Amino acid sequence: MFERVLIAEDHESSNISVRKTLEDLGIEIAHYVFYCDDALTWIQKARQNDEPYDLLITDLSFEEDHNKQRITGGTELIKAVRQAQPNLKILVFSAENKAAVIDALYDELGINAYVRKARNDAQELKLAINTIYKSSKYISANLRQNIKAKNAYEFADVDIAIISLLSQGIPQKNIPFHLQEKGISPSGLSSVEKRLNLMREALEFSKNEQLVVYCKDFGLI
Amino acid sequence: MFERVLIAEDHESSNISVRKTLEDLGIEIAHYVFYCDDALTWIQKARQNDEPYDLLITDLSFEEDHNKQRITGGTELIKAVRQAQPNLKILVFSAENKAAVIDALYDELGINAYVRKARNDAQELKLAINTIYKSSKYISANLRQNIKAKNAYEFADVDIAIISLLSQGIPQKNIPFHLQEKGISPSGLSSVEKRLNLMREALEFSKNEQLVVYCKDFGLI
DNA sequence: CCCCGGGTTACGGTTTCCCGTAAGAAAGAC
DNA sequence: GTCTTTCTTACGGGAAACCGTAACCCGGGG
Repeated sequence: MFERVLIAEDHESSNISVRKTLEDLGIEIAHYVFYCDDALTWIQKARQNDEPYDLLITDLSFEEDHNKQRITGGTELIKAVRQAQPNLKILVFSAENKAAVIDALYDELGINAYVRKARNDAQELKLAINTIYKSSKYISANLRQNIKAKNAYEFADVDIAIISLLSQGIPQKNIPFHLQEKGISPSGLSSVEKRLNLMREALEFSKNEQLVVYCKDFGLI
Repeated sequence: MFERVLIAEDHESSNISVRKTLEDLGIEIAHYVFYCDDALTWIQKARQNDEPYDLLITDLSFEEDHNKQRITGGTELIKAVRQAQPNLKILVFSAENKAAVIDALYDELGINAYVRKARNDAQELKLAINTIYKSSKYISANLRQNIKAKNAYEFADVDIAIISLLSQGIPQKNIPFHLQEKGISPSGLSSVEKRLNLMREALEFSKNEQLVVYCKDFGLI
């Protein structure tokens, strides 16, 4: 079993229960921090002392407070950790439920497990830890169904950009200009209209307002 | 101190840490349930046995699963409990951070305390429990600032209705019809335009898409 | 009774958006 | 090279939304 585990979690209550779960698993050395910067510091220090951690359990969203941080969120922390200690296994424990976000964690950051804070999360946490101790990856059964649900429409970068601009109050007719600034193509007004039309049709919407709330719900903007 | 406490919380991990917190406070009888229906049942049964609970700690959002419930969320649970046992003190422990929602809990449902799942939530939970044991109400210091922030614009019922209809894809010109159906006034097309204009101006927006995401963010729709 | 003021509604002109068609540009096949 | 095919852009008519103005309705006060 894992011998040295680090927990990065700002919610005191979650932090407590994760520690308790690790206790149940018989993991003796479980350090915990409430800030991302501390997490990275501890990992680096542990490596220097030849006692590196072999598992990081981290949340995604960390709340700002008076204690200003260089690393502001779990995603950034994971990127930094991957640099500092590439072999460290990473388990993300978060309430995030947006397929787009979780997919990106697996695909782009190569996390080993994602456990969502939900009904049986403590049990699932144990299962996930056991699983990634032996193999390299754990994918929650609960998640898969949700991932399928997103297949209503595959948003392209330009789609997200357009909707994002709309939600910021940019008039449709000015969007081509902003797209060019960002180097996104296509950028013609007709193309913008066409993409919007396409999205509305695919999702059976009639108004852009619906698109905006939809993307908001799925964390795409 | 409270003697008989019931915890309604579907997240296993949160449930664990709340139990641990109560333990720390020396509360011996702390039952816990994962479903709202169970919570109500236990409360009623305890009353019948002349051993009523004196504190309920509940979450707001309960996730659906195979186990279909009559009561689907914390808000509904609180309403039901207020019927069953009016003198029961209620502490809400949730991640919800929208001023509109939390205000409604205090004002309309008369909860005794709201503790947000956040950085020092376990400590705050202890403080809140101690406070409402002596007096009747605990209001988090962290929350007050947030409540002020909402004063950008006071949304009327008709405003919410209009934005809600927009977000459902109803064309603006058809909104008068839907408003009449719901018995909301004013319902004229000009009034709809005027209210939208007013809201946009107050919030310094230029497009309805912005209004929609704004209301989404604050839980108004 | 009339008058007044707030709120609501009706009506035009202008702008923006929507959508179909067609012209133009880029990438690949032969 | 030319010819497709596909993607992108331009254009124009029609619908919707925007916005200012003016008419309307409806209580309260004189």
